[in-house]
Amino acid sequence: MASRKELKKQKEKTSQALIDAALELCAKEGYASLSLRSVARKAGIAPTSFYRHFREIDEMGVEMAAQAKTVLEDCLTRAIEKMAFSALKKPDDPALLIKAVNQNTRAFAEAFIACFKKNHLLLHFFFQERTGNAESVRTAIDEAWKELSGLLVTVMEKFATAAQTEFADVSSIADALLSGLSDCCRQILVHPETKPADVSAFAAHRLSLLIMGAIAMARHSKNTL
Amino acid sequence: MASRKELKKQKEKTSQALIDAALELCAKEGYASLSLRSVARKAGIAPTSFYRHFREIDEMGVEMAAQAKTVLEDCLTRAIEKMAFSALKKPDDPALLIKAVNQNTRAFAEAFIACFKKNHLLLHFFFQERTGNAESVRTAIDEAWKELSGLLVTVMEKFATAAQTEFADVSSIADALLSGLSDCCRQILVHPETKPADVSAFAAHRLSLLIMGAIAMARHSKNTL
DNA sequence: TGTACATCAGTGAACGCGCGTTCACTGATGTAC
DNA sequence: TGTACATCAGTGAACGCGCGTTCACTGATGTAC
Repeated sequence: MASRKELKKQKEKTSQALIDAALELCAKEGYASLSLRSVARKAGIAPTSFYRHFREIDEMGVEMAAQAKTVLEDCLTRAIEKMAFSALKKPDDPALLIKAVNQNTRAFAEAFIACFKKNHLLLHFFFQERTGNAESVRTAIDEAWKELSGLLVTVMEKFATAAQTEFADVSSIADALLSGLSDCCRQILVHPETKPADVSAFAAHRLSLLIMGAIAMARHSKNTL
Repeated sequence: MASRKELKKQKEKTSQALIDAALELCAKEGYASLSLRSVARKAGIAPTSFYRHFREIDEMGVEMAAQAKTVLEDCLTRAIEKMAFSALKKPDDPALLIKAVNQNTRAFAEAFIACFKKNHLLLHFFFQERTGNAESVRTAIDEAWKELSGLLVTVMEKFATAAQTEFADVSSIADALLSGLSDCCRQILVHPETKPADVSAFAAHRLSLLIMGAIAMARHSKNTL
């Protein structure tokens, strides 16, 4: 019945079952409290079978980080697509600029949170273990973080150009934006009863603060250094 | 020789030795990986003696959070004292305003980081376990966080008044500032080789971004709602 | 076509280990009378 | 002053438990000849 290819697919399925089980346990007990046996138990396989898929827990953790990175790239890309830079191009009236920035961050935040909600366990793991104590996992997350931050760097550069200015330290702005999003994700997990609209508003506000600050600093930086 | 009071002091000393041992282990392995036995071992007492001081590990964790809160209050208070609002009072020239804000955040960040460095294990534990999985500890930290955030709320209100404006959502600004400081602390622990001056600059920049953003949003908010 | 062999996901028994917790004990101190 | 008792930080033996890891095995599949 089952061909070699079907066998390989079946193995892939079990690996994913292990990861899904691990994510659920992570949300309750935390990654550091995972045990090979508890993950295998939750996935419905014998403890020893775990070794057919990963050499150790952290190898699975690294794979989880890779999956989270893919999802986050997707979330960020979708969110970025919702932004409209055209409204930024008349920066004479500060109130209009703020309005345009708010519209952008609001659209971005809504799209991001919507995408995030579909994979919240995975992304919570990602943001949580960025400061965790499993070195190989943390390293994988840090590298992914840099790439995701790079995505935001590109956007912010376009953003600055549209607003007819230039950001001095765009990568630290991107990091601050990502941190802001990370804070929101924590909010969702700790207070799952918060309405999606409120979370989006919270995220949009944080992003607006940072971006407006960056614009203000950039426009007058020549005189302040 | 030892009177009752001296005996009580000796007990206090042992309790603190347990906490200090726990903090060192936290930095290496994380709070979730602490065991009663490993903490007692590191503190140089028998495992069973742990129960003379705390009913369980998390009771010690809550005490650690309380100590961290005290230290953080001290760090924030000292940092706040270094700020000078007077330079904010001539907001006509945006470049001068930015300069004044930067001077304030720089002074604040330097004082905060200097204080932080003396207790970095304790504060790292605090910021790390704010998103941890030990419920009682997380609750204690959350309550402390709110009070610390309240400290910053007061400051930001004064700040706004000095800059002749008013912040709409000052508590979320305070939260963002605290999060920024939390990010810096992480930076220090993950990259201990970073020069203190660079860490201060990093922190000051993050704070400036948020505050400048808040000022920009506040000044023109009437037209944008 | 048939036979022997290789591959490989999954299994169950068994191991030694560190863990949290209990218990009865020690030995120094202060208190009652 | 002396004697009996209470308090209390710290101890060591002992327990049962879940853990990571090893090992030889199963049974389904594909391959060689």
